[in-house]
Amino acid sequence: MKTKITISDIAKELGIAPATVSRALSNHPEISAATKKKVKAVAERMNYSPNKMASSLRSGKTKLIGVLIPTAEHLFFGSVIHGISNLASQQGYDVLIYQSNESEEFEKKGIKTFINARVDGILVSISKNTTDYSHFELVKEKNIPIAFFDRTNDNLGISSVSIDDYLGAYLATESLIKSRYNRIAHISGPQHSKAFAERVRGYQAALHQYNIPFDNNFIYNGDISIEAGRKGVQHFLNLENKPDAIFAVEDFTALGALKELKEIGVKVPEEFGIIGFCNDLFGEHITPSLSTVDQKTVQMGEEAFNLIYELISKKGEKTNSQKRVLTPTLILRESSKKN
Amino acid sequence: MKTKITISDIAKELGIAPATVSRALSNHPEISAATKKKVKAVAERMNYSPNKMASSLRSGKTKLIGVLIPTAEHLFFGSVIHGISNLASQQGYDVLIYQSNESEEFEKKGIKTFINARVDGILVSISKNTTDYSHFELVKEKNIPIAFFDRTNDNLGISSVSIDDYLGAYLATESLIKSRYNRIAHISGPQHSKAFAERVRGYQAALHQYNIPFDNNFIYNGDISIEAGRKGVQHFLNLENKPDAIFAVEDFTALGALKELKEIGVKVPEEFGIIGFCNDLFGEHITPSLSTVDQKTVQMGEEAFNLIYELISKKGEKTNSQKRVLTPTLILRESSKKN
DNA sequence: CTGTTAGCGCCTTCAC
DNA sequence: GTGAAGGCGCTAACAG
Repeated sequence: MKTKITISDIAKELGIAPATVSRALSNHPEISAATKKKVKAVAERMNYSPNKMASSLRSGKTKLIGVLIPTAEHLFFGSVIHGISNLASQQGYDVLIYQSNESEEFEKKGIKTFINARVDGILVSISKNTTDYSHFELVKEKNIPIAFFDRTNDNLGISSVSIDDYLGAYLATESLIKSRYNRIAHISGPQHSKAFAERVRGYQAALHQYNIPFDNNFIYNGDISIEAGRKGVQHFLNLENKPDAIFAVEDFTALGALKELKEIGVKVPEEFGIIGFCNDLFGEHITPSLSTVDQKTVQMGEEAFNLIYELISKKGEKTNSQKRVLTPTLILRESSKKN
Repeated sequence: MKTKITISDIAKELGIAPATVSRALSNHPEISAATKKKVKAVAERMNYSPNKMASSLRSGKTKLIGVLIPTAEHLFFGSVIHGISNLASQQGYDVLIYQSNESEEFEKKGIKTFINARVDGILVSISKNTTDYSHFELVKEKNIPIAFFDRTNDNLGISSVSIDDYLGAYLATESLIKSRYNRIAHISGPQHSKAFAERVRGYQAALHQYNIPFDNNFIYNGDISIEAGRKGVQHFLNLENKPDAIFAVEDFTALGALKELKEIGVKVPEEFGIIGFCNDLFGEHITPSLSTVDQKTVQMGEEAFNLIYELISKKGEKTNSQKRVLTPTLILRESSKKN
């Protein structure tokens, strides 16, 4: 079997011009149905496969989307990629994956890789350790469509898709209030991250809305980790005026809090309520099962693809950057059910 | 800023030939150090980025690896991709991702996509629902290096990387025996899958090794699901001669068994031992924490990349297909600790 | 409706 | 050590 069949081979076989074959295969309207049929039949028979490199080089479009994530080793990003990749396939786009491993250096390499590959668009979730953003500026200068998802930055004039952290936090806190907890504390994440700062704001807004006075001791500056959850609980239980519920910045933090409370002998949810954020897989299966806020990962991926797809279509037109914000969903389970 | 700088632009700038620029940039030995330095400086200054499409078209090598997975929405595959992608980056390969979503049709589309993209090599984890393998035969005919990982098929003469399911099952079962459970049952997965059949074999081998008679009622034909775990427990507890431990084919199955036992009031691990397979993330955090077998996902990805890398290097040479088998690791937690 | 021509950007002979 | 020329496979512009 000859392995490299080109349109010229097909053209020779049929005694027509390569250009005609090209047009027939891409369903050009000015080619007769009869010719198209013949060409396609021969292409099929000869097991022809179009050379995407050649086509891209000539047409200037690669039908490639570069997706830059911190790591594929978190289900969160896998789910987002699931959403991106499925829509991409539908629209005839291929997906190039690059991991930054939370390093600015690798992130820059990823961007360079995408530029060299001449991707039609780039989707990025920014690395935790990125402080210099020149590589994103470069992409903009080169006029390559780019958008952020989840880990965004609003100062670069780059469009983004993210979840409404403020609302999620508000809903989580409100749900604790509605479950008749009335001294609600928060274990927060690093405040230089916009998402985590927003969660603090949402938490405070809910308290305010329900006329619950805000106590500064009720915010413990933690992180996304089991350890931070444990430390938060220890901090809170040392207060004179102890809380009776915690909204944790993330599910693992909530898990740590839960474990600590269990060990100390405080009953969840009867004596103490817990709610997390993320809807990580384990939450459903621990005891008590964890109430949380779902982040719509697959939908985020789909929205991210739609966004970059539009940006690619509108390339050249001057458009303002836009922020697409997804609405999180409350998932109430046992850990916050007081009755 | 001019967005499309080519080697000709650099050549003009320096008053030399494009060919010289090309050679200088790729460190051709016959180019003088002085010229190389000049060329690289100008390339840098002009923000030149090599066009991978053009280079691939000309050289016939794309430095692309196609990775076909059932879904990115399982941490298992994310981890494997993590391993593949990190090594790939190191070796200058880009990674193209395609999801089959467990559909044979999409799997075939993915293969076609990779062929059209002229990837240098293909890595596949076969979809559950694939029964026709002609697309893999096609890849072989086209002489494109291909290898399977995790979900393999031994009848196509295609190399593979997988975990030793037999050994994993043996170790899991043996660990229950050593924990002084003596009536050990197994909830199995669909037996048309080689991996799950191997786990049954490993289970039986361990029983045999320790002179424990094998009871046919002690195998419940289940699946990878919480539901199957629950059903398995119901089946076993209805037997006259009840088991006192279960080796489950997968962690979710083990989880189902655990939940059912808890609800019925059977104490784990005191009265009943449980061990799973997979080392999914949740196992560590449930109560009791789940003993299991780790599948070395990241390592599997790395090994898969190494394999395809070698196949690419040896392309043309006649080589026999090879099976690389990883050694699983036992993770003992609370669910199988009788004391 | 189809053929001819001319590159896309790069690399690789073959010259000198 | 460097330059000139040709072509990888495809498509778009221009003819007819």
